[in-house]
Amino acid sequence: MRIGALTERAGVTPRTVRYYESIGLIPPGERKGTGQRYYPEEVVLRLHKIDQLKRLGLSLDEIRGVIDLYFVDPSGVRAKRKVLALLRAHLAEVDEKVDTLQHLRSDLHAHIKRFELWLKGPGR
Amino acid sequence: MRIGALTERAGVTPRTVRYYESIGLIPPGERKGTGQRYYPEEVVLRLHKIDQLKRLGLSLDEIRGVIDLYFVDPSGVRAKRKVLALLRAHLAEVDEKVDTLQHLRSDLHAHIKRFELWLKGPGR
DNA sequence: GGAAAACATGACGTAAGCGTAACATTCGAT
DNA sequence: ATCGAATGTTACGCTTACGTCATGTTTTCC
Repeated sequence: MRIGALTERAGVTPRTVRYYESIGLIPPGERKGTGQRYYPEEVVLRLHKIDQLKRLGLSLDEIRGVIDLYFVDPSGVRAKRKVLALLRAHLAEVDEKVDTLQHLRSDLHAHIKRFELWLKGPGR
Repeated sequence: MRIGALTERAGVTPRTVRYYESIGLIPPGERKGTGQRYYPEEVVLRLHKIDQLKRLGLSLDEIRGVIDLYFVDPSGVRAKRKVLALLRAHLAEVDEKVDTLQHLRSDLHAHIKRFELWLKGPGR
């Protein structure tokens, strides 16, 4: 798969793909002597995952720190333990974010009720 | 309260406060003839709310679109209805974000379990 | 084999969100 | 009154995450 097909399937531009490659966020496309990049299927998934994490507010830098957790199969117990630790840390962050959002949510809810009451019974 | 006290209580720098003022995110500090800005208490709360929304991934531009919902008491039924509509839209966005995060969360959980199993019983 | 796509490599541009001088005023304490 | 700390105003710098030429090669299709 060349860059065009990849970008179409992943919903990004070629510029983005080359940029991601330049900062080590995706593996470099294999050059078949002619200069053009050829990609395997899994890069599509990787780009989708990157997009998902981006929408959650992670910077590309932060994403680079965790993206491999989703695709790498580390051999060796040491590596596995390390990845596991990272995954757990990541989970903790996500939990915290959910928490903040829940607070904001109930906050919003309170405001909404206040307005609704105000509209129904304008007294006070 | 002058800018120093404000920034200390809100956990931001003077630069940030002046910048926020310049883009209309906070009300301009009242100048008492001498050029210096004086702020009322509520600006602290406003800055905290801005910070909260920022951490949820909103841009300052988006924040400007919703921040007043938290502090303005619109008079007039039209205004109330409008604010209410905006609040509900905002709530929908928040709900969607929570949803995405929950998905990522269970995703992470699955990965973690995979690794745990792998460590316990390395067979396969 | 020849033209139109598709791809490559620079290089510059941009918007957001401040940091960081540099220099002039103003405030608060002595 | 004075001196250091706080504040004021430009104004340039920096990072992130790409967009957008410009210009040159490679593929592909008739």
